[in-house]
Amino acid sequence: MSRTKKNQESTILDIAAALQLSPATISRALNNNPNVTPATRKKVTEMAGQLGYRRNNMALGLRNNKTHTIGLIVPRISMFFHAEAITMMQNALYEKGYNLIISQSNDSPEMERRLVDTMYSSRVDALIVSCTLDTQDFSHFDVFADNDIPLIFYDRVPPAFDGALIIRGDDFQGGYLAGTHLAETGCKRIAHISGPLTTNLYRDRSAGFFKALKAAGLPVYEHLVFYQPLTYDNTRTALKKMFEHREKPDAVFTANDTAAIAVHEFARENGLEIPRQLKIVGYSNDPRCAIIRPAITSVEQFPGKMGSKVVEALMQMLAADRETALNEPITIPVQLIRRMST
Amino acid sequence: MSRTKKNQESTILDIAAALQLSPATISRALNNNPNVTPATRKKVTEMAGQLGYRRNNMALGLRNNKTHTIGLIVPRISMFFHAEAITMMQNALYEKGYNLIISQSNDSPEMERRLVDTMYSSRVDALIVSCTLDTQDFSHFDVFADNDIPLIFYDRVPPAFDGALIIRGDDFQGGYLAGTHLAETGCKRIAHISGPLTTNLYRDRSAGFFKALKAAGLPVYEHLVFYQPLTYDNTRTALKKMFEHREKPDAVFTANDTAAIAVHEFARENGLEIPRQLKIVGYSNDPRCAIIRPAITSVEQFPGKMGSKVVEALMQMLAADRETALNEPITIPVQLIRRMST
DNA sequence: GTCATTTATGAAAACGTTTTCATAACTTGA
DNA sequence: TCAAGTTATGAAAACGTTTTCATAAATGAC
Repeated sequence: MSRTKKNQESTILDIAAALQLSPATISRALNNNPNVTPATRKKVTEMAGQLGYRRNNMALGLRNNKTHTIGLIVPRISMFFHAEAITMMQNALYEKGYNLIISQSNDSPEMERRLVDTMYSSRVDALIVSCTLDTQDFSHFDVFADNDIPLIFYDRVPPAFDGALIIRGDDFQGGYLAGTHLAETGCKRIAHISGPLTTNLYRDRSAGFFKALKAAGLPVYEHLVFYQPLTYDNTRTALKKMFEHREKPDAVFTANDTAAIAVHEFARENGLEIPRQLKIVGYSNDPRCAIIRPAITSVEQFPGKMGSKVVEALMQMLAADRETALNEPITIPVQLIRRMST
Repeated sequence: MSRTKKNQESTILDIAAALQLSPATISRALNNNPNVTPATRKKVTEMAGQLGYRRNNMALGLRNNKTHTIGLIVPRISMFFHAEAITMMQNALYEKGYNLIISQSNDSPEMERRLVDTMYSSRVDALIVSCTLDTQDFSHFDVFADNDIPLIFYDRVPPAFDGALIIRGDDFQGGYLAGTHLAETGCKRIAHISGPLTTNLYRDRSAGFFKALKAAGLPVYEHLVFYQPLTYDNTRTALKKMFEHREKPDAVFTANDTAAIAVHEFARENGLEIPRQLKIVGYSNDPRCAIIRPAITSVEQFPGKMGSKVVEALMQMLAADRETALNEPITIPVQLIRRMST
């Protein structure tokens, strides 16, 4: 591990001094500016290499008012959906020469607010956001719209936001597919465990589901519908209540996969045979659904596709002059993945 | 969504002009410098709010040669271990006033090299890295050590690196625990599916495992040991080979959980009863291990703990003057989580 | 060989902060 | 009231680039 200690990070001025040239020429040479002699360019790049020169992005950003950095705020990167989407975005952005600053709100609106401020101070060239489940007030994002900095919401989005682009999965359709599928397999009393209706996701999934039930001529049983944070424990409690009731469900549609897995375990523990006695449909197509036995039917959201769509739209926004674009919301189709649980 | 368009991002000079004060005073007021009159401070903060002022971090970074940004390079954020560790780091760093730039090498050494360069250009205050499986040459990290920028490797680390801190799980002990445990449950022919030996992780896990076998007086069967990328498909192929052999294994220790799950599925498909006919131990304690039935025994690495340790060490490095510190490697203990598969 | 044109280079300003040094304005103690 | 300290403010330089404008050098046309 032999290394030569260089105590100074070298700058464009060092190269200029070493070569008896002006910093302007060095800058031009390094940026492939056409009117600089090939000979000089060669000398410059060689000296740059020799001095271990690397451009200082801070100075560049200050000068050009561009950071080539995109901010991203998600509730949690460990969620399968987000991990996939982020990976796709990051790779695509990197190829375009952009860095991504990822941060997590941990589903806390307060944290989200702070992060938005930090992102603005860092002068990101654009901001991509998937909101907190509880974000009701979206005014902290105004600073981006006000300053014409591209802003994209995806997945968990505000109902509408002037000056931002909205990209989301077709949650209504997802709920509808789930409901229709369960109805077609002959279920009569279909329970529904949804998340809090403060977010678009669950509102739409539920709406689609109910529409499917109605279309199939099935009733909605009040005691079989829950709106609550979709944790493992919450789901267990809900199930316990349901099964204490006289009219027990013969199927459950949960608005995420963690809940679906909770249902699965509950069924196993209580000797309910899946799918004969209880059918299950989850949402998101988390890999865990495919591993558990019997495997769980779920709604695929194509996170990677959503990620590429976000980047694609973003590139357009960055290229376009302010007046164009900021188009209509974009919706990504979903697909029901049938497995053994139904 | 009513907003007032401000076409100019306001600076400290705007505040100064509006208040008939010098930029120096504004800066002081905003930074809680003690010698500025409370009255002035009040006026300044009020005006700042009114003008929607937010400090420009680029300018700050250029001036102070500090970005308050930490770089992170991991193979893949979707891996459970990394997602957990990152979350912990990010939260801890944020509280200390640092931003985190996360990026993924996708296990490509070439990409890793490019990312290191980008991170350097972005003048991160420190770099945290978990290497590629195939990173053999670590010279691209020299630029950090050369310029005395704190550098921390964790999990997948170089054998040694002058000028960097190394934090890793106790992989040797993990392998040892797995081997001992299987020996104690009475297994005689224990197979081992490991990853490529290019990385410390698998070298150490395997070494620990073999040591345990030796201690228990068990032989190592050549035909039951595999070193290969630990994908689902590779594992299936390896198993097929093993079970075509006359002396079939009665247990498998895989060096990650994806492989363990592949073994699990193979067993089920081939009518091998777990744990009676085949016992399984995985590595990482991925949540999937707990969901599958029978649940898989695995080695817990405490990713969160490793994350906090990284940040803790980093803070020390950032505070210390160059001469102190850059201490000995740190090892995080592991723990065998026993489940139904053994 | 001269003049006009192109081409390569340099000087200097700008981006938005912070900080050193200097100075003006206040206190305080006799 | 005055000298001696404090305290609050300002002026200017610095961080490392890029870019406009100017100019020197080189080329080409006659």
